[in-house]
Amino acid sequence: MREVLCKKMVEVLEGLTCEQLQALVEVPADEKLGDYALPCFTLAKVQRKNPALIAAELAEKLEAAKEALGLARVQSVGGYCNLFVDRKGYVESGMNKMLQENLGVEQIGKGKTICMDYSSPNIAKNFHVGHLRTTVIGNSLYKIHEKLGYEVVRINYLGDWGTQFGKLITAYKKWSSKEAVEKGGIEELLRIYVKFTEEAEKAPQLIEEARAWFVKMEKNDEEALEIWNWFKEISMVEFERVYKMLGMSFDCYSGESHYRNKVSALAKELEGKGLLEESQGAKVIDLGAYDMPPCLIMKSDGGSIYHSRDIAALLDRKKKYDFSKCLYVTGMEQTLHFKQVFKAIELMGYPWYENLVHIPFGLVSLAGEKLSTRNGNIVYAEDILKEAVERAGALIEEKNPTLQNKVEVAHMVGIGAVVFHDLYNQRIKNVDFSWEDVLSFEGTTGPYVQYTYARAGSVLQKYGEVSGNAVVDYSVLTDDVTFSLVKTLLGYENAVNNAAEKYEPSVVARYLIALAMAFNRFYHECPILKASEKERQARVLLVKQVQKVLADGCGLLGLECPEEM
RNA sequence: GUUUCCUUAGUUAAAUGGAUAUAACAAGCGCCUCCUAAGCGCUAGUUGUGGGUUCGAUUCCCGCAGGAAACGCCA
Repeated sequence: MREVLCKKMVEVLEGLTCEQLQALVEVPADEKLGDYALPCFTLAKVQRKNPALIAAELAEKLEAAKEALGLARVQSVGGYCNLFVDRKGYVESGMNKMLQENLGVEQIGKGKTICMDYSSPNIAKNFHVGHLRTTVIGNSLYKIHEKLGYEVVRINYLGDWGTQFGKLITAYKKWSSKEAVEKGGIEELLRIYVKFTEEAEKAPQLIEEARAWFVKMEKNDEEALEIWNWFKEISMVEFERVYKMLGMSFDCYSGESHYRNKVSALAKELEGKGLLEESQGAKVIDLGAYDMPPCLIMKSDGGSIYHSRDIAALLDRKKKYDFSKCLYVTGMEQTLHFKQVFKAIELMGYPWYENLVHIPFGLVSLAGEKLSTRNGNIVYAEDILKEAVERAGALIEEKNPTLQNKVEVAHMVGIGAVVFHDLYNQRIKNVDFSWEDVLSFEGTTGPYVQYTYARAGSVLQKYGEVSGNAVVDYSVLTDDVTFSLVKTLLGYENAVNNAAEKYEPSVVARYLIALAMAFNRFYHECPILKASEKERQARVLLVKQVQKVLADGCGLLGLECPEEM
């Protein structure tokens, strides 16, 4: 809408290019001021004229051509030239856009492939609140890009390789048994891992033992791999349970272990390119010239390490998918790691290093303390999800006991609350986990949006049949409250684009809250029950579109909307 | 020690360099003979600190303070 307006305005305002106008035109913070505004301060500087004077001149020209521009009124106020659109025309073209395929969202990603690396939990460890963040954020970014037409490959790059498994095998041999692991599952693995860490502080030779086991793994030692594989299976069962609850899946589970054999070839390539150096017995890429510590490629015992496995994985992904971008959704604490990895790709001479993006998010803490299995300062994802579903169920019993599919709805609402809560704020912010916040179902929450959807559905169910091929009279939708809802509705495409550009699902979450709020205001002030036939038709059409966008937007975050709740 | 990130109502957070800084929760008041009160309306309350750039700074730059994190054989 804005673009069209700018194009038309160029014809009226000589001396200004379309690009200039595009950059200049903004939406005022307060909608009472106008639908669009043209601040004249930068023009004032160039033209050396009073901005108020320029605004007045522009207003005069635009006012004279207002019909052609689709404007109702132009007003100059203190250096701003404020534009009020002709509401009927605006609503009509806006609603037509919303009725198009894909809710008017242009498929700007058609023909492009994006690889996304997210969730990627470490096996033999519990799936906790921290993992929930990468999983939920990653899933949402996948949906958002898919909406824009991109082909997205969802990669769960499991943390299933490394010295930690040497530690685990050592600990298993010393302090556990087949029976104990079979019985205790991941809890037992966690117990012995913690014990290892504690014991190793007293007896450092344990670390050597662990490294030796890892070297065996890398040399395909049968016993080592068998134990490792067993541990991996135990972990996967747990992870799948969480993914199922969240309704999420991946296109491939290619973990670190996948690239264990590729590191020697990588080392050779680096050697050939003159990038590899020997340092303290290990092989590294010196990044001193870029103010970074060296990037470790091969440990002194010849073993691979996460840097080298990440680089190998990246080379493989490029070959396999020819991605236009590869995104990594991980904690902020890994920023340096990815800077090093991307720099290595650049130094190897691959121009696509520019298409590698690390998408960091803030750390989760509990009661202000770092999460720690050792100190019991931890919350598991599964427990949160279960608790939320239970809570939602209790609320249904209280508020709508006759609801048909209580179990499904409780699931949607409970999970929705948790997922939405994780996506509502900018991902970079640190989060101190709070049961109270996560389990809130009022205010700016997932259930609020879901409730609004259900409410809209309820209206449609009762008054939704619109007679025949009646022509809708859009002049009915021009009062302040309704018009404000229409404007918000039309912001959907912009929200999706913004979210993708910034890799920020919170943009969509906040958009949905704004839309739900605008709808609820409309719901109270513009009843369909008491409306005339003409009003009813137009309002029903609007409610339908709002409902579609609410559900679509929720889908982009990973929320499902119940028809009734 | 070096580097990175964060700091906005009581709390949690918004704000492509623009107009009177915006919501939610918590607090107080009001609204179910009226399409779902998981809702709506009203009241009160905010940019850590010192400079700089700018017509204009919550936003950009430089100090300072407070919080968090990373800094080679863990991932």
